Amino acid sequence: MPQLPGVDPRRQVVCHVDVDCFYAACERLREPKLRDEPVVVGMGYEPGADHGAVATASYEAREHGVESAMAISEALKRLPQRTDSESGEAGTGYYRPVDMAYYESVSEDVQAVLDDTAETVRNVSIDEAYLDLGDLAWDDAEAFGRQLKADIEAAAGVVASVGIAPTMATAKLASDAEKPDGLVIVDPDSVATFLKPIPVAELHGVGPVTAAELRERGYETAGDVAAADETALVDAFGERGRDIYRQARGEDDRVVEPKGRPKSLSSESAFPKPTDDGDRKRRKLTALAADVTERATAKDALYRTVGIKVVEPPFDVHTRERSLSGPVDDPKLVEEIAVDLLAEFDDPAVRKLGVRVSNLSFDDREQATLGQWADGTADQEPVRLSHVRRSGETDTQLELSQFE
DNA sequence: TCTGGGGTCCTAGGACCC
DNA sequence: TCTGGGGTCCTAGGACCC
Repeated sequence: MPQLPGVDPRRQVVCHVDVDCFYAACERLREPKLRDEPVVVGMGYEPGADHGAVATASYEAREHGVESAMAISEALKRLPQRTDSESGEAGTGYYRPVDMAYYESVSEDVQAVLDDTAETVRNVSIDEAYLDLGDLAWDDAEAFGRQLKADIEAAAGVVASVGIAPTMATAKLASDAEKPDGLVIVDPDSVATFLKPIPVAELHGVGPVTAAELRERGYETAGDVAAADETALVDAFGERGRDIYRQARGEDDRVVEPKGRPKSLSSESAFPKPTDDGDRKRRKLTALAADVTERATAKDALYRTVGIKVVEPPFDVHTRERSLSGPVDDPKLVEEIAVDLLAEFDDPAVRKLGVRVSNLSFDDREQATLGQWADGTADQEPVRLSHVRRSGETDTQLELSQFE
């Protein structure tokens, strides 16, 4: 059946949910005195210190010029820390370190509502998800959105912004449009009108570099991009240029589906101050390797590639990686390779180090049972992965003991 | 005023194979 | 000895997202 290019025959109804200032909202949940006050949640931040960066700033904190990703030291200049003795003092705010375990628990409450609401949910991050609303009538979309927001607030105690639109990309822009506490419905007939005035920098996949280049070429808004020549954008920006063009026109044939397996796992950490001490570098790298392999093991992940990341001041990022001939779960080997790759960076001062495993494969029962159960051999011969190497073994076989 | 940590995808060159 | 063209894998870097 012939199709017009860019026209999606599946008329989707997509909902994008985004919890407002999620980390700050969580902190307020367990510490009600933070309500309506400026709150800054810092990563790598410790109370009393000034290192780290802003993970989330509440809207009250943003009014003082505190922004996401800003150095805590800078944030403290714009918004001094409030001590309890001076509670309520104007121009000061509360600083809290990131507490992922707690945020995960709040996220699970939100998640439960989403799972009850839609059959297909794609979690993008701890505070963001897409829902496939099937064939919901556009006339019912607003009531649906209101109910969903109310359910989330009742179950989790946080406020979410919601956007409902015919595509994932437009739904995301819709949830952004009236943050915080937003609810924006963009039905198929109003997509073009909705997108037209949106500044290019707000498009998904357009960061500072691309935004500046787009503006240099005279594209200020999604409307400008939508009216552009597609090939010109592809020539200038590669395949991303095509994505931006399509997004600006409301064309997006992605379908909401649950998130798949991770493709890589990494762990990184910064030094309080850059160091050229080789022993310190190796010690940190060893700890990072242990952390990342522990997480891989917990997820039943095997990896075939081991890499490191080295950040030299001011902010020069270097990566090195090495691939093995087959997938392994071997913490000692990861440590050896990581330390070996680091040798090249023995001399220079280093701000930050990271370890990454990639080329992942998974030996969980889901994958293995497919064939097993299909031919009725599930509880007979255990699966043998002769190419797998576990720590403590050399290169021999492994019996998957997870099988019942 | 120099900035955290965990990810994804794309690009480009080189090696290697047919 | 020099020569095409296509494909895949590996590695390093860059841009971006939350």
